[in-house]
Amino acid sequence: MSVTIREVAREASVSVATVSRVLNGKGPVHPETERRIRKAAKSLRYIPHGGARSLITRKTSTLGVLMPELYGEFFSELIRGIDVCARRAGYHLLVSSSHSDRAETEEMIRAMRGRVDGLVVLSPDVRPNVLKANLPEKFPVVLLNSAGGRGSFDCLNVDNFGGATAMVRHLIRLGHRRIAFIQGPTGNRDASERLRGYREALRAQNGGSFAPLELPGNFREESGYEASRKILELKPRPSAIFAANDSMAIGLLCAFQERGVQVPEDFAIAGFDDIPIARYITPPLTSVRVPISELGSQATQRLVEAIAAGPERARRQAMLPTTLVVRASCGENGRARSRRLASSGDG
Amino acid sequence: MSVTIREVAREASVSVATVSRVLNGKGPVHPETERRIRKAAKSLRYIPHGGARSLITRKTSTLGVLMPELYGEFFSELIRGIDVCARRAGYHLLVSSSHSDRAETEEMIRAMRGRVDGLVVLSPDVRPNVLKANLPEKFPVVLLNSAGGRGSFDCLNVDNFGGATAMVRHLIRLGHRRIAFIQGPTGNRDASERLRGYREALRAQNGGSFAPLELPGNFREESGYEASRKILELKPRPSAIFAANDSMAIGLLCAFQERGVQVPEDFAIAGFDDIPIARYITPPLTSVRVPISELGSQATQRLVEAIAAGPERARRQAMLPTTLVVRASCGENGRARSRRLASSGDG
DNA sequence: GAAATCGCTGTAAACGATTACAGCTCCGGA
DNA sequence: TCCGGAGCTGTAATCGTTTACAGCGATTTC
Repeated sequence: MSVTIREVAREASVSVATVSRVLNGKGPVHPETERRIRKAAKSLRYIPHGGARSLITRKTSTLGVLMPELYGEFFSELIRGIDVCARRAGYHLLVSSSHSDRAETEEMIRAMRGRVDGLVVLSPDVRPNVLKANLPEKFPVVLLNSAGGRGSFDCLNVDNFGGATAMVRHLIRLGHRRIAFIQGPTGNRDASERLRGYREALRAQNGGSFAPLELPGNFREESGYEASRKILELKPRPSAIFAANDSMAIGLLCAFQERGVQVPEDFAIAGFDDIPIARYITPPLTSVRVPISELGSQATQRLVEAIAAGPERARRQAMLPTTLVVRASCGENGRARSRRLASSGDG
Repeated sequence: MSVTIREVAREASVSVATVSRVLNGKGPVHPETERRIRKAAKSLRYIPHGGARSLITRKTSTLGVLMPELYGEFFSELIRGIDVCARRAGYHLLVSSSHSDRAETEEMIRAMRGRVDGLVVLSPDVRPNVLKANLPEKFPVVLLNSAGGRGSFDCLNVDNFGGATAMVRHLIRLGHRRIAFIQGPTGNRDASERLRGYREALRAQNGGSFAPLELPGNFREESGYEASRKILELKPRPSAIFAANDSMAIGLLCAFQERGVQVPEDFAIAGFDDIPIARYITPPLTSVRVPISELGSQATQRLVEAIAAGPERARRQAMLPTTLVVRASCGENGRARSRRLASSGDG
């Protein structure tokens, strides 16, 4: 169907080796020969076959990205960070959002063999041993926010625990005593770390004097929206609600607005992630800033290094700090500080 | 480095052909032999090399996606639509956000040769002939919102013009007479079609009685934010502002809120795209709904069909309708209608 | 003047799979 | 006994590249 190096060689009356040499700029070639070859390549509209090339060079110039899904700003930001860094290093991106059942996920991972030079895996629920079982030995992988895998894989984590405790302490400082928490999906490590931070901070403050108020959620807007009903039924009511991520906080905010509940007057609301819209909604959302796109770039950076270093490289773990971002949704001095646009913009 | 089919064959004391037959379920193989081979494959943790396989089968099971960038909800939604459909059809996604200069874009397109079976291109600014020059003859491509390419490529467009005129007419119906427009980036076809719709609708109404009020923009939030200054300086002031996309409308809204300008009391604001957050901001944004994720899936669907149909397929053009979504940001009866959550959820 | 070097080019072996073809064994039917 | 076919398996070509190696004039070096 499409033109190969052989046809270019024939057209220019040389061997394929010489064509390859010219097109890759390797080895000495007579200028006149080179001219003939370039002309032939151009007139035939020759395009090298990447698959064939990578078979022999053992380089695909492609990085695999494995994610649970592609919905929402978090993933879009993350992918962007990965993309920027990958491109800078000369890599393409093979993206795969992983799937409901484990078999499908395994299939995805296996399908990457021979197509990518390394893998970035955001797998709060994909177990590292599933990875290990379905990848060639010593394959370069960087794990994002994953529970285990120490030793076998490079890991990059976000300080979810620290961020959550900081937020709860902030709310306590503002005078809140009954603080509810909307949880993330069970089994998700980010979610469980944030929950742990919430509990820990409450316990430290109260000496366990009253039970934490925990509501179920799944990181989607809808679940925040739905939580509103339960919250309004609670007796006594909490004065602050801390959602395990921004999407749920936004859903909750939306529900409150529809019912005429005032924020921050009736309830203080806080989220987690500081996704870009967080500062655009009304009231702007107090949140914990996670350097999402930086998380992506750093992981990619690490992966690129790991590929370059070869199989005997050392595995590394790192943790990215989170920062409290105070805006108007929790009242107090939030309003003043929220008066900036895109100030903490992300690289 | 990693185990090949040859090693499995040796381990099971058979030829590579038989191993291949077993693993692909083709041809008759003795049950006992099959058992031995499966055992060997498992114990060696054999994973087929996708690149090698696709070289001989001439199928990569991968679709290429070319985009101008990855920032913002529009692209995230679009990719999601593409991903859902691609996965259903058994394809992976090779994503490439295209680049500043044309040379880089060309390089990207060429690099896809031999790695993908087809291409989805969102290229309001990549010229179709650039594509033609850098792709094998008759390569399956679906163009999204692209100007030319009729005949050579399948095209899928969104009714930008119709959406923009509908919005302007809506504003006029609400009583607005001075309607400003924040433009998108020059050279972008979506942007220019929306501008054309704005002008056309104004002209139809006024018989050209006064000049349109057009402000520069680039589809980013910042440019909407910056437009606020110029708008407040206009004399006489417009009563409504129509931004060429939602991001800019949100930036503008944010700027107004900081300055204490009331929406919709002081200005009516409208956007375009109806990205998911549009309904969560305050006031909820009146917009033109573009079925973004559906745009992605339909393009992918078409691409998959085109690949199956082979090189002699017919090229097709299609246009997706847009719909006016009335919310509170333009006042009037918007408030009532905006009282729903995620009602027009996408796929 | 022979040997070594240099510049250029071609031959052929990889890379890791799939698959057409042929060969072998075994069985049943003529 | 011979033949045909079925069932199973192996040999080798193939996909489109890269690259080690060798070959071959022409030039330089001793």
